[in-house]
Amino acid sequence: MLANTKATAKQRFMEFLSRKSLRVTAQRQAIIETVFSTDKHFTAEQLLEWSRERDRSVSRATVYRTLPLLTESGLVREMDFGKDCKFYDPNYAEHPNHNHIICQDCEKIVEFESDKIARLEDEISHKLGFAIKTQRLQITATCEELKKLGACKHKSG
Amino acid sequence: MLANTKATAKQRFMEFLSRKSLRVTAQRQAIIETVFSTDKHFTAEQLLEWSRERDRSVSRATVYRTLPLLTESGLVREMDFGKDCKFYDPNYAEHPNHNHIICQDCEKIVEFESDKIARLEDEISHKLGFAIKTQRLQITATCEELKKLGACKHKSG
DNA sequence: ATCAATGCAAATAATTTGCAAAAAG
DNA sequence: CTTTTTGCAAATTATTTGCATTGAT
Repeated sequence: MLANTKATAKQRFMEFLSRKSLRVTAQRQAIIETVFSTDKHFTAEQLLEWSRERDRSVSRATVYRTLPLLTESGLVREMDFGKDCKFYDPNYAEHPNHNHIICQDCEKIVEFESDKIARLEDEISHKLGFAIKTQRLQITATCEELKKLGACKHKSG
Repeated sequence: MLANTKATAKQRFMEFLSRKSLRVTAQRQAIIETVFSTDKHFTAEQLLEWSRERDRSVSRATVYRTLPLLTESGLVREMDFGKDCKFYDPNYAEHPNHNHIICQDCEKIVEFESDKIARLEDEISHKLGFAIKTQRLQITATCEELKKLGACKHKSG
């Protein structure tokens, strides 16, 4: 079997830190491990809570100071789902070009990738004189259950 | 010449208010006229300032209470450009399906429409069991100037 | 008349920041 | 040793809300 040459998200973030001469503290490690051991979207507050389960010494300030590093690295992306606070998506390390479908009522979120859409985006952007750096497609929809039953069985609350 | 049967954005919003038995106050009129006489994206604070130029009695609270009505009507959409506060886009009355390209450095914003992308979105959503309600595509890019010169001549500041 | 809408000022809530102490390289 | 990072608590900032009053229908 060939050696796995693909760096993990955690390793890639460590390299990012090192490239910027930033230090690997215990608190940062707890945060990083939390972020890259889930594929769920999370808020700053959730990240604080989960990180504290690994290391009680993680403070809210450190979480808020680390989040911009994570987004700057490109491995995590800030998401606006129209809620009161921002969510963060850790799946950009694995799937740098994925899109989101958000169910209006049950708030289920499905991620998908589409080369066809990506190609059209490139083509159109180029025609308009731009070179794409990142892209974000969010679709708000209703799911089958909702359409058929008038209410979505996954509805929370 | 045939009569113009297409309702203006302002008229459509008035109908929205009426449908919900909401009242047409002087302050709301100032806000509505402000919103639908520009195609620029604006913040709540800018909307307050501009509306006050039409009617000094418009208060911040009323602006914040009116914005959700505007977005609920579908004629205006809340936009997250990664800034400290939200922007609002009044062009959804005219172009209900448009997308955005944001230049990373000069912050120029270009709007465009694409039936091809819209069709793909529908198709993919349907396959995944969803029916699209709204869609939002934001592309972050660099513009020609930036690519060629290393800095964008439209750069603000 | 009735009930929605207003301004104001106080409240809320997410995020940021100054600072002295602690820790990484 | 030097410089970054930390936690804490205070500060900031966008947005929301309670309330008495005003105004639209």
